[in-house]
Amino acid sequence: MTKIVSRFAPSPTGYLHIGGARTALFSWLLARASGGEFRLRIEDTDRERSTQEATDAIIDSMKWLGLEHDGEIVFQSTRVARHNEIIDRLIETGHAYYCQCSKEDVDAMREKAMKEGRKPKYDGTCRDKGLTSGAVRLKAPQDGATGFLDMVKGFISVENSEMDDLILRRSDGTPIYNLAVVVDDHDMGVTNVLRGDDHVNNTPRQILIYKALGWDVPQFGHVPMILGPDKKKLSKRHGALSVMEYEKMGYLPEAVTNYLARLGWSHGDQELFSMDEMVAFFSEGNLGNSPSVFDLAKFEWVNGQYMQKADPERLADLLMDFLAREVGEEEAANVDRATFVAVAPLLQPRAKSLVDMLEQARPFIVDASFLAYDEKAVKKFLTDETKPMLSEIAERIAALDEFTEQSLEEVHRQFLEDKDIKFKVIAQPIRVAIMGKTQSPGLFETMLVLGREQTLARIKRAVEL
RNA sequence: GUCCCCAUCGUCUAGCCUGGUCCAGGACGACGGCCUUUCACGCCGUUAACAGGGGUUCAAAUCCCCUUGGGGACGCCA
Repeated sequence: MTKIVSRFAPSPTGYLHIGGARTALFSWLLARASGGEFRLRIEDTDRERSTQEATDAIIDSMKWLGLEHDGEIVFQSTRVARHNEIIDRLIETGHAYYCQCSKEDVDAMREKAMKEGRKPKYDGTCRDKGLTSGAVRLKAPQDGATGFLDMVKGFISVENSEMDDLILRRSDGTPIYNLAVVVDDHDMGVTNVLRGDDHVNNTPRQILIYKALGWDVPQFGHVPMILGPDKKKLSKRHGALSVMEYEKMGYLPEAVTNYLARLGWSHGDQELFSMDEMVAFFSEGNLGNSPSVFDLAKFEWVNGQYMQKADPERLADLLMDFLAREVGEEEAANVDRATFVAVAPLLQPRAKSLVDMLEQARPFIVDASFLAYDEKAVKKFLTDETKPMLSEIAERIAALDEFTEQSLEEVHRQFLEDKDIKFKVIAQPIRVAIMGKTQSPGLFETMLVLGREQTLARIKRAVEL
């Protein structure tokens, strides 16, 4: 397989959103699958809208997702001289010309064309005027067609007459996106350009520039959009869009990449893929060509799967981070990380996210005196009838030689036998006593993590409620 | 308006290129059940789709055309 050089080229006008992340992922996969290179270019030529924060956010997001890039990051704004050099060459070779039509002139042309039922476009007024200053336009061919074999959509062709003599350089001397992209991709040695669907129309125009320059045209591919549940383009009103928001909500990066990959890509019936598997199985031929709806329910399922598989040590670290974010570093330092390591396995099948896991871990990390009791649960299960039983169980636990899952099981078994009752009768009361609520992991494993002292203290407090 | 793209269960998709093995498979969800000390997990089952219409063919989800529906693009933004 020939080595592919692909790239991701976001403009730093906002955070990296889920759609961009998926495009980046596919592009990354494309390169990695071929043993090639994945480059990152920040298209910051729009000084008004580009910000450093956005640039940082994009880089952080890529890092979090594990989409590491090769080589230095290219900042498009640093390449203006090179872009202009190419534009000058285009003028010298007769592939471009100066234009002094005003905004109003062009608007009028568009309106006229629209009225006549044609595609709005520049009419070529200045084409042969031989002007020596002004904005620069590409002298695009008038007839024939420009086609390309899209990596995901197949052959796409556009009539040249449909295309504008697009602006290459503004009258203020700054180069335009379509020109900059071509020059940068060429200079960076990019062989495959995989980008969002919204660029399909730019592609034939860019090919025209490649041809005017006599450069090899890379392979293009356009990945379909991600839609919201209402089938409209995903936007803020659909909820979280930014990759880092998902991080904040406690989702695992590998779950994000896995879900995103499956949105528009498939490998038979397989649903769960490690990054390595994705790299091994990826082929642009398996990319879907129709837009897909972001389904939070399925995403949560995927995350749940990864939560179950995750290493408790790692989860403990993450839980410490999340806790610190919530209550501050000093406060969080009071919590023993080892507790998280111990609780994680109990919570792994139950937690949909890290935030969820931290929430469920709460009763484990507070002291008995601070345990929150659910009122309804207390009322229902901590009754005059059950309290004496709880006290007795506590006594028996206190008398235990060793505090193990086996001994706990035995002590309860014995208790049930002595009282001739079913476990059901005391299970929920015990649960409420030690956890403060009606749902929790198994009782004995819970007690074990709590430790004898906490278990007894909690039962004592519950009985006195 | 013009151009480009898209169209399989509610959702993500397999199958489509190389027609028959598809009265269409998997997954999420939903529903029902099992397991069970609660909640989850897990397991089992049910529900549910080839947008419509014409062709081509012995045979079409698969090939062709039209219609409809959806999306995107038409900037001296990127």
